[in-house]
Amino acid sequence: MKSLKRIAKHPTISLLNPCTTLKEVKQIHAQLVVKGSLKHPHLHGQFVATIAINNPTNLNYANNVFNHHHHHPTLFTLNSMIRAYSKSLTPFKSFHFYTQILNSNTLSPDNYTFTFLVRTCALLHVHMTGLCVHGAVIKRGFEHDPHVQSGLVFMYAELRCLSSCHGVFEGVVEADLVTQTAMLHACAKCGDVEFARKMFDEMPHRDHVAWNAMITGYTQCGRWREALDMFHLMQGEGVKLNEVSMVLVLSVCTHVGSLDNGRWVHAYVERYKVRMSVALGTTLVDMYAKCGDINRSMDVFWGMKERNVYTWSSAIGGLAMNGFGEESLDLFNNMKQEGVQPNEVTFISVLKGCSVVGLVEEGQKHFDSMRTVYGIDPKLEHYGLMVDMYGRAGHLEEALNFINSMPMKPHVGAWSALLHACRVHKNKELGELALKKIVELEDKNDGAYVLLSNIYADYKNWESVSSLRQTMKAKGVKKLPGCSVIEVDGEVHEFIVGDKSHPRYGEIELKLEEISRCLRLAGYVANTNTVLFDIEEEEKEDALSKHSEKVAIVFGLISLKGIPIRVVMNLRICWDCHNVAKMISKIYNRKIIVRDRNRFHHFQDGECSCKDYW
DNA sequence: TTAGGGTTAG
Repeated sequence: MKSLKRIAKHPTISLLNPCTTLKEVKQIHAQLVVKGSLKHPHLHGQFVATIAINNPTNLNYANNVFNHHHHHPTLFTLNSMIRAYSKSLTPFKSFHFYTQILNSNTLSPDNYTFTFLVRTCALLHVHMTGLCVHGAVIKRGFEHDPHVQSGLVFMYAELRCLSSCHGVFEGVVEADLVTQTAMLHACAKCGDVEFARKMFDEMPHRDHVAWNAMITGYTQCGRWREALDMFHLMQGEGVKLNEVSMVLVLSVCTHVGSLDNGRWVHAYVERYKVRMSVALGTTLVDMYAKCGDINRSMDVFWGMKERNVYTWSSAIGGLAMNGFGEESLDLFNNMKQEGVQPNEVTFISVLKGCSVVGLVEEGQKHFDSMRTVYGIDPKLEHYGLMVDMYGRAGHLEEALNFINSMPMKPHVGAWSALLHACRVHKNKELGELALKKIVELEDKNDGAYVLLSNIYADYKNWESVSSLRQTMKAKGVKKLPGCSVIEVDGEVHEFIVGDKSHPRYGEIELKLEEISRCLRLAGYVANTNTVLFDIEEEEKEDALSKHSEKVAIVFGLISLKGIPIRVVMNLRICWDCHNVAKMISKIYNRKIIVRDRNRFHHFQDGECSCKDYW
């Protein structure tokens, strides 16, 4: 009869946790050696597995401990090493331990071995090897194990082989909940979220993991509304909400800019003591930063017990996005001091930080360090940010030279950054060149035409504006309609340019008229140049006053009392709306925070945090 | 003592 007594973790080994430093690991190791505990295969395995799984940076040390044993490693130890490496930066090393199992006279791989090994294949995107491992699974009779099945489905989903996922799934007469969940997740990941939902609806039993997988499906294709609806349904059905559910719903709040809902989730996490994992903390940092509450974001950041590269990158990027360039670079220094290795995403945040405050030399230094210090090859995004940085600082020739020296073909992003700089620094010739390049790459890029037309309008070159408009018409280029979102009492209100269907539109119009009178008295003249492109002459000023961001701000003005007006929009804020927002912030003494496609604008006392460069 | 769902950019 099996012993009912569960074997507890060795008290010394249980001192290890994800925050344990290498120095502390070594101290614990010394104690275990002195006590002779590591001579026991069971405890040796427990120690190796705990170090390896807890913290990937200690994986080498775990490997050293693994190699120093007085006996043959157990299957548990080998499986744990496969598991740890499958999640590491060098997943292929998992196979080293798999080979040891195969070469052993006494061991053979089990269901755990394959569950971890197929994940390695998934992360490595190795199709042939994956097929071989699948073969071994069948040969050894583990194809009916729900966890192995779910791993296989995960692997084929990563390899974007939905038909193979179906193959695994259909081979199962009565699929386990675990496999069903993997399958619906795979469908969503491969772009068939409808089928995933159908599977979800047909599942006889659904646990919290299945619900989370379905919500993930919606978030991955940007169907935020449905993701949020799913979350509410989940809550209504009394399904357990864990930290993964919280991460998911927070990421929805982040994307739609819903600070109220995000705050509600944070309060829920604290009230119900939901486990504060690194991912959950990071999502909170990101949510507050992207919803414009950078102080709260940094409070959460500094309050976290453990931070990983995601956490640091989010905070650095959050500061940069909110216009705090110097602070973001200070934080990057802290990150390095703490020994956290930056990755390519971190450098996107760092370069943004340099760009928003015009620190060109520092930006160049960081860009160069990517390759020389960290061995990271800059990607297109990094080159685009460098062009943006030179452009903002007014170094247009340098920006152009930088584009021309790129080791890969410059992308639309690089040329668009240059075009934007041309608009700000009023360089017509270079702007024309940038548009030409953009159109060569993407002939229906509406943003580029609009920017160039604005440059012509600045020069009052109406002939060119009109000719550009003809070209656009002929090519069928359509302007993406502006859309702004504002949250009032937890409810999200959406305004699309030209749409008057909001129930309080009448009040908004009245307020707009009042504001126009105030602004005229304050000496404000609408900058109608920018809209020449969109509409007929006589409608100019009217249309300008109906831009979605302005309507949303005015709605905020009439419906929110004493709190900042926060607006999230899908395009870059237009020059006129930017000016009006500055004036409203002064005349009505209101703080206005606008998140546009690129960055935040904090308006206060007639000034904007972007210092009129965006 | 090991297993399915989650976080940064674009």
